[in-house]
Amino acid sequence: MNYDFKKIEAKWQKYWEEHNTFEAVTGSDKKPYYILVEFPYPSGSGLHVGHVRSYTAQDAIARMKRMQGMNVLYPMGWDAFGAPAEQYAIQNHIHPKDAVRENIKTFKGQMQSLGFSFDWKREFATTDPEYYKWTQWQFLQFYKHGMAYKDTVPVNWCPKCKSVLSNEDAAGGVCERCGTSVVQKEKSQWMLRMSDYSEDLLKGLDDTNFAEKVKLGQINWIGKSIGAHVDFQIKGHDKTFTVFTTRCDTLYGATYCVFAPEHPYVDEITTEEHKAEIAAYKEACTLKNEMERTELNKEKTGVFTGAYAINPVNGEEIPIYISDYVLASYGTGSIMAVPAHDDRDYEFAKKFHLPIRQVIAKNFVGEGDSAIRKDAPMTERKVVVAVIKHPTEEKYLCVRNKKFGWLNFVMGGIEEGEDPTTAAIREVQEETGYQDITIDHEMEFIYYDNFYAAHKGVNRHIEAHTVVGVLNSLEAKEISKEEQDIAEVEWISKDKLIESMSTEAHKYDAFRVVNGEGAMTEDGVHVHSENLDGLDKEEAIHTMIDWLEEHHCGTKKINYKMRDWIFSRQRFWGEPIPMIYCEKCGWVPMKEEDLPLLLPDVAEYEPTDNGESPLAKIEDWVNTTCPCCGGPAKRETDTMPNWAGSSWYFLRFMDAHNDQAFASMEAMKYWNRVDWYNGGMEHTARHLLYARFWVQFLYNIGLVPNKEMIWTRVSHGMILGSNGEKMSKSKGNVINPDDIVKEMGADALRTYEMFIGDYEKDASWSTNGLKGCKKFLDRIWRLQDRLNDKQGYTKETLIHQTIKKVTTDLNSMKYNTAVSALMILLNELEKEETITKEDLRVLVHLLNPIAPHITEEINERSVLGEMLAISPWPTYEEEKTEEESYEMVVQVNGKVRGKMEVSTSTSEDEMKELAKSIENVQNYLEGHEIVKMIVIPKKLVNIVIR
RNA sequence: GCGAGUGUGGCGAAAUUGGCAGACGCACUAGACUUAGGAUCUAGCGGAGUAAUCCAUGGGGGUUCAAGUCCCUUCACUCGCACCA
Repeated sequence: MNYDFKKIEAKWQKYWEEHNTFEAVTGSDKKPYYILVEFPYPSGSGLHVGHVRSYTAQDAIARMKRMQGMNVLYPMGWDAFGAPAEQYAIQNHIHPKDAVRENIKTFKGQMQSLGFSFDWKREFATTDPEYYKWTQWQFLQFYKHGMAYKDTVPVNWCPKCKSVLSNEDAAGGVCERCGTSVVQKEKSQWMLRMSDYSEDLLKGLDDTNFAEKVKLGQINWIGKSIGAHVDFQIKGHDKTFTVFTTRCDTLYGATYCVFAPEHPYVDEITTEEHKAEIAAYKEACTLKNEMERTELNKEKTGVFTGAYAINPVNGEEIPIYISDYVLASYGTGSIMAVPAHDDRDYEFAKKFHLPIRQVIAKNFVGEGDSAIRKDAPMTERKVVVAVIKHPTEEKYLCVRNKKFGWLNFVMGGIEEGEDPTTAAIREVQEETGYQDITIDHEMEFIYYDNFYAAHKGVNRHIEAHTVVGVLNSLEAKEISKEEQDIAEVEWISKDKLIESMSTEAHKYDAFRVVNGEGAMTEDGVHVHSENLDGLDKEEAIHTMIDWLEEHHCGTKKINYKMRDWIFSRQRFWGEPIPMIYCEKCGWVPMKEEDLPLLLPDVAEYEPTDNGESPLAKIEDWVNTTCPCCGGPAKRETDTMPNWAGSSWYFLRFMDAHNDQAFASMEAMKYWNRVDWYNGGMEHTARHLLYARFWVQFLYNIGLVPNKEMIWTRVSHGMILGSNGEKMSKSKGNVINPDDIVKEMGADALRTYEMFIGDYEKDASWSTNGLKGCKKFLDRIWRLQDRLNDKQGYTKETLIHQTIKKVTTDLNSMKYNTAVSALMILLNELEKEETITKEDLRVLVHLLNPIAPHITEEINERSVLGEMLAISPWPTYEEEKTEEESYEMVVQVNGKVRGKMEVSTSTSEDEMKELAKSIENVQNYLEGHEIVKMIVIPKKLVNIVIR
């Protein structure tokens, strides 16, 4: 018996449409449940198989929840503003409006052919005047509450798209759309005060159920850091400048300061003889775009201003440089540099030969064998560690203690009045006999605190100074008998050095020798820092902040990476910003009753060369009257970014056709919030953050019921081409869902995409895998030939298990195992000569959320029962999922040695006896003593023998 | 560099959260039925071995009666962020 899936699918799609089967009724007594997928750009290339994956996944949930008696809102609409739509229109020489209309038609047809249970009555596009009227209205609310303002800011400018780009769109210094290098340009822009919401957006995450990685993305984007502002006097000026630092505890180690080249004080403080050089450097920086600035991060550049800052804690005069490694846009645009404990500062200091001052010392504490002993006295000691390189090979001089076997660098006490270098040379000569040593430099010193020195029988507190040098000649003098008895020389090669060292402190020295010395960025004990000495990082930060506040030269400060939202686009295809400029009154908002401000119909919608929106060319649109004084005025010609319309569309779906408000409070209170929102990982940072900001603002002015309107957010993995690469026309690996629907049917495609693998991970397309799923559906169809007239379930236990498995799997997005559970049920039913209608009914019912057409058809054709879409979801009884017997595994010392079918009711003692009775098990037990037996009920017995 | 994640047969993947590794599917092999089909059914399918068994979840070490799962260490890949002081 064959079937025509095309006819079946068309039949049910028509039925659903005509009967409004999936209409969500606001105010119904049923429990509301709001499932949302990101509405797509109706791009020219049509629906992608990736869309099918997430829409099917959410559709399955929606269909199941409806059958579970919930009032499900599963809407769809169109995010139709924005550059891609405009670009498509320019290329194809049609008006964006027409292009959008065409594309929406295609998309909608494709979606309907896949049988998604959207409530099409709530459909809208962001480009509908009835919708963007409210986007504009909400912008006016931002303006009226002081949240929108105009500012001249350096912006990212794409010379090719002739448009300003947000920081996000210009990520990495290239235009996200066309890949052209972005340049900096000053421009007057509308801004939204998003930075005011930094803390609220961070805290709000606690009231959501977003996936952990989604929350992390948001947290990173907001970029909170707790630190301090520190004020520095400038020598010879009455001005002070402020730096932001998270490590004010290292202030004693500040040896210079750096300003961003754009810092406003630069010209003023630069001394005469440095003016030319500074000007040249600043010029070079404006020419560099951000890409080049970040790419050049291998080599630090900068110029001395000639000016000096005065360190507030010790009055020291330290030079002020400018460098582009300091960003004007973060913090205060100026920093204090602590090269000893910051990698970037270290690099800069090395290059410009600036002093590096250690203020934190690494602190090792004895543990285990080297932990301090109560019965031994505590001694203080200052020692030198000599790291001496072999004259010709990549090896280092070490000594092995004969009594204890320790291997370490040469080490010894520093005598009264001796410096580390002299002490090091003396120690090497005494211990090894080598004479001709050159010490190159001294490394940072470290503490080796509270440890037991076994060779001397005392506890020690050591301050260890490490010097690095080279042995010039292997000639050696005879060393004393005592020294000979203590230790012998070993040369250890560089690659074995770290692992060879016996003590932690020497390992640390070895690590720094092998991997290169740099800034010490780890925590330790403060040194050379007066009142901070001996404190750890946290204590020192608190102490320093108190000190700064007491002396009025600094304060605690929290900084965020997130900046205000640049809201203007010099584009045609966006919501016009409803603001009017009047010479007399300045910027004036349009009257709300005059909204929407429609986009005019024009012949040319390509951007102008000077960066103005194409709207600027339409004089009778631009010229208007001032709503305030009635005089002549001009409209704003910039439009909104496409993030605007998508920042609140999920609210509109709750009340899609309201012409009195963007959505009524009543409707929003009924639906409450989006219960389950699915989208791409690429939108988890920006779109989600914008949408949350938008909602929080509306909440604060009393227009939405909750501060967070989205509860769960999940993201799907991509569908890749069969070669494992991203689908693209140029790679020729694109799969068009239309072709699949035609060849195999929507149900097969849906089932395959659910079965393809972990929903949150990327998956490669496989046509063979798809065929397998088609075969699965065909086999279910053929089950209709085996129906008998009996009642009840043929495989009762398995059916109850399957109901349980499919229900829980769908709820936790484990679609692949839900499908596999149904395959197992099918395999078992096929083994029966005949099956009951109830058997088949439960199988098609459970599969219905994933493959809705064929299951509905089978149900109707074989008269199994009421239409699935309106029937209650199958339920299971927990006790009926339990097997009566199971295969008990018997292990001996953890290895399987036997198996036995036993009843579920078998007691633990019985299990033990049965286990021992197995012949093969007895072979293993013979001649051994049973130490213990571990019994895991309903699973296994493990016999531990000796 | 920092952060997150992944690593299991020829392939996509499962594994009740510490209890028989590889469910389910694909591909493959053999057979059946057939008059050719991209159909269906049966059996097999991680590696070695005639077998009993042994070896296998990127590598190394550890905890445990028992480790894909927990701990330490190391490698590889992917994705975010990237001079954020």
